[in-house]
Amino acid sequence: MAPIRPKAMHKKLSDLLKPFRRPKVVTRFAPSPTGLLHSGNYRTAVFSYLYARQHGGKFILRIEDTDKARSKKEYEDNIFESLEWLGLEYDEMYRQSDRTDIYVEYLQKLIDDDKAYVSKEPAKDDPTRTVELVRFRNPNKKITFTDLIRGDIEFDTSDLGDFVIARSMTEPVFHFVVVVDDHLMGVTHIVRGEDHISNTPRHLLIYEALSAPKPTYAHLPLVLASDRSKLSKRHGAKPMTYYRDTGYMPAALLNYMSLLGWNPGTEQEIFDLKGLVKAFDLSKVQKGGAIFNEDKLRWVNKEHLKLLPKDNFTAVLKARIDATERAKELGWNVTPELAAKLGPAVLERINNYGDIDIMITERDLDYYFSDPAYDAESLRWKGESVQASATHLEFIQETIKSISEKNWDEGSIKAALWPYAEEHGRGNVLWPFRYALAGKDKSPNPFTIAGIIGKDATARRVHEALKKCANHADKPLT
RNA sequence: GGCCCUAUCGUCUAAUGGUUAGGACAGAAGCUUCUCAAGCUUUAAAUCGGGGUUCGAUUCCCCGUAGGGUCACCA
Repeated sequence: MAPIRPKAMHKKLSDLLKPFRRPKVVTRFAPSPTGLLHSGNYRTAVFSYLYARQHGGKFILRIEDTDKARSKKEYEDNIFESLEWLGLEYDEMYRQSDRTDIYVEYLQKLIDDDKAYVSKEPAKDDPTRTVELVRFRNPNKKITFTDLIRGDIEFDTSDLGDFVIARSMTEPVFHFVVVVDDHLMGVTHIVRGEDHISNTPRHLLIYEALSAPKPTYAHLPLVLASDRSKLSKRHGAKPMTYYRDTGYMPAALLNYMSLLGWNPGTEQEIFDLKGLVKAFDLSKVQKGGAIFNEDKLRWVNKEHLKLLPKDNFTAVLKARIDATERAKELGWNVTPELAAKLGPAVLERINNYGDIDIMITERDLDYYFSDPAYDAESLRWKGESVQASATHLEFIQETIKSISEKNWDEGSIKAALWPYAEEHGRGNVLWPFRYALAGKDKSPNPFTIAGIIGKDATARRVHEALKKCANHADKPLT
């Protein structure tokens, strides 16, 4: 027999002790996979997660699929996907449909103790059939609990009657399994939506019947639709993955959701995950419901976009453009160099990545890839003639020749042309220049575009504009 | 309807007995390179109503009102 070495023994001992050194805080997110979950659902996950992490605790994901008829695999997958995208990592995952044996055991225990009983009743959907429901023997008493957000709440449970805790011995309902699971999983803090407040007395009664220690509750205010009703699909609530697919950053969603019903007490509004874990405070959570405001989300996303390393944005920009139909059709070649130059001009015009697609459909990127088509009349600045524009374009044509390929950038183009524009009127000079390059009423300024498309393209487009002017007979000014 | 929760600008919110009721988003105006965007500056905008308590109430208490949640063999 090999001698037991002290070190190995020590290790063994710590393993044995592990179950007794439970983290002080254990929270969970317990969605049911009966539909695509929206920001209201995920905000409870965020708060739960934040609270666990800031206390060095454990965060559990539990899929509540006791309703076999409505639960679907695709919805479950969507929960995993959304949580992964948001970056909310869970320490343990359970699925209630895997735990039927446990529930049967506890159900039986309650029946043996006469805390629950089997009740033969006509089936609700089909009165000719008899079912054996399990009902909880309600002690009919007043019950009080302290909510971390709302303070003391009192209920008279006699209003509840002997409520059903299982449809049959193998089909427990939510009220029962949620308590058994939270108890068994060592959940210390139940962070959930306000819509569960009225369920809490039932749950507390079951805890008592099980002689299990009660958890601490924190009932979050609801996230509301714009008409102040509970957020729901009917009211335009979008699944989390919609925001991913629209091109929002997960950090921005996380940031915005955490600001719904909570604030740090300072004027800081932009946080990364780490900062949120540090600053979050459950006791500072608001009591009233909050409307989800996509405008503000867009702003938060923009702030996160601005914090992104430049190369990072450039890479996304290139990938995003490459993926569009228009880029493929027209054979746009987005080189890394071009993407880098394009980056700043695009960044200040978008709030999320999806806006890049919108720019493309609105033809706001075309002029970076090909010469524009437009009418000579468009080159005319307010109250001026096309011929006047031509005069300025001729000066521009000559001037840009003097800028070397090597020095070709926004700054030097502007430096070369600015004094002339000041002298002859900015609009007179800049409008035709910009129109020659972009062929659109709205675009970035001509120096920026010229810097991006390069000297050759700039010279060619100015030359084209001049040709249009030459073929154009000015109508008499009225 | 019973029970429960909530109530500050349009929206998210700060100030919990004494403030010109603050910030942010959205809005308006102005400035900044013509247009757009971005940025900067300025501006408009709120304590649901009525009673108390108090020298003094956004803040504490009561009553209304409004909104929301929940009353399942859904979760």
